[in-house]
Amino acid sequence: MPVSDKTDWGEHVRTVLAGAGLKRGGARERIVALLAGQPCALSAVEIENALRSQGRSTGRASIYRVLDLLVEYGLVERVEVGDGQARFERVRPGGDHHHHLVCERCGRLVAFDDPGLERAIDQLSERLGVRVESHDVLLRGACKKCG
Amino acid sequence: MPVSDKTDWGEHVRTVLAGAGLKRGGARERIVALLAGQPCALSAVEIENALRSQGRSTGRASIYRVLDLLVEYGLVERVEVGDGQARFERVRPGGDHHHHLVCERCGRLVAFDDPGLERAIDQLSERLGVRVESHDVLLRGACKKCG
DNA sequence: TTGGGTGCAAACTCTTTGCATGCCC
DNA sequence: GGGCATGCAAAGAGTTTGCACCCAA
Repeated sequence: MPVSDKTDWGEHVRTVLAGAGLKRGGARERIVALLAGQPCALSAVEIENALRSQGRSTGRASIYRVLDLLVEYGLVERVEVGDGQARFERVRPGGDHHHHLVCERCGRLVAFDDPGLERAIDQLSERLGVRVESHDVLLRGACKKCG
Repeated sequence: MPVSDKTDWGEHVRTVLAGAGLKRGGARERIVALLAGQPCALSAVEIENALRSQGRSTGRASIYRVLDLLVEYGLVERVEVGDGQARFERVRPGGDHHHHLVCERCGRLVAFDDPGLERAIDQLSERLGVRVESHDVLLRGACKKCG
C-alpha cells in the first residue's frame, strides 16, 4: 500500500524532531517540504535557489544548519560525488540503502541498489577482519539515456 | 621480483612526461620524489608541509598544478574521503586498482583490493544496463589496530 | 518568558587563476 | 630564445561561525 512518500517522510521528520524536543521553524519547514518532493540529492546552493524561486528565500546559514541537523538525526543522507559540493537526500523511514551512478555526460545522479554488491562488501569486511560501519559506492559512467 | 617501487614509479613518471614533451621542473621533481615514498594518499597541504619540513618549500599553486597534471596522465589518483580535501596517491605502472577504508577512530586510510567486489560491480553494471567507466568504494569503520 | 531558530555578514578552508619571473630543452 | 614551469598574491567556491533579532512552546 504505497502511501505518498512525500507526506510520510515530512511527517516522520516532524515526529522525530518534536520527539527530540526541538521547536519548529520556518526555514526547517521549507527545506523539509522541498526535500520531500525531490527524486534525488540536492546541493545546498540548489536548495537555496529552489526556495528563492518559490518566493521562500532562506538564509544560506540556515540551510546548512538544517541539513546538518537532519543528517545528525539520520533523516537525510549526505552524498558526495567529488565535484566539490555536498548533496543531500532524504532517507525514508524504513531505510532505503542505495548508491549512485553519476552520468559523466549529463551529470545526472541515478540511484540504485544491489544485494550482490552489499553481499560482496559484507564478505570483504569479514575477510579483512575489520568492522565496517558504513560504506559508499559511486559509479561513474553513462546513464541509460546517455549511454 | 619486487624491485623498488619508489624508483620504478618515479622513473615511470619521468618517462611518461618526457614522452609527452614536457619539461622538468623543481617543483615536479620534489613532489614526485615525495609521493614515490608514500605508503598512502596525501593531501595538498600535507605535501606542502612535508616538503617544507625537508627544506624544499614549494608554492601551493605549483603543488596543485603538478597534481592535476599527474592525475591527467593517470600517474596519480585522487582519493576523496569526504573530509573536504582531496588526497593524492601514486598509481603504479602495472595498474593497482584498489579502494580504501577510513578508520573513524584514528583517521588512517587503509588500502585494500577485492576481486569479489569488482565482480559484483561488473555484474551490477550489466544488470543496470549502463556503461560504468570507473567506480569508487569507500568503507568507514575501525581499522585492524583500532577495531 | 525563554531558549531554540533564523538571517545577515564576515570568516575560513581548500582550490584555482593571473601574472611576472625563472629555467629546461 | 621560446615556451613550459614556478611562485606569490589575489580571487573563487563552498561551508561555517558570530551575533542580534524573532518566534514557538
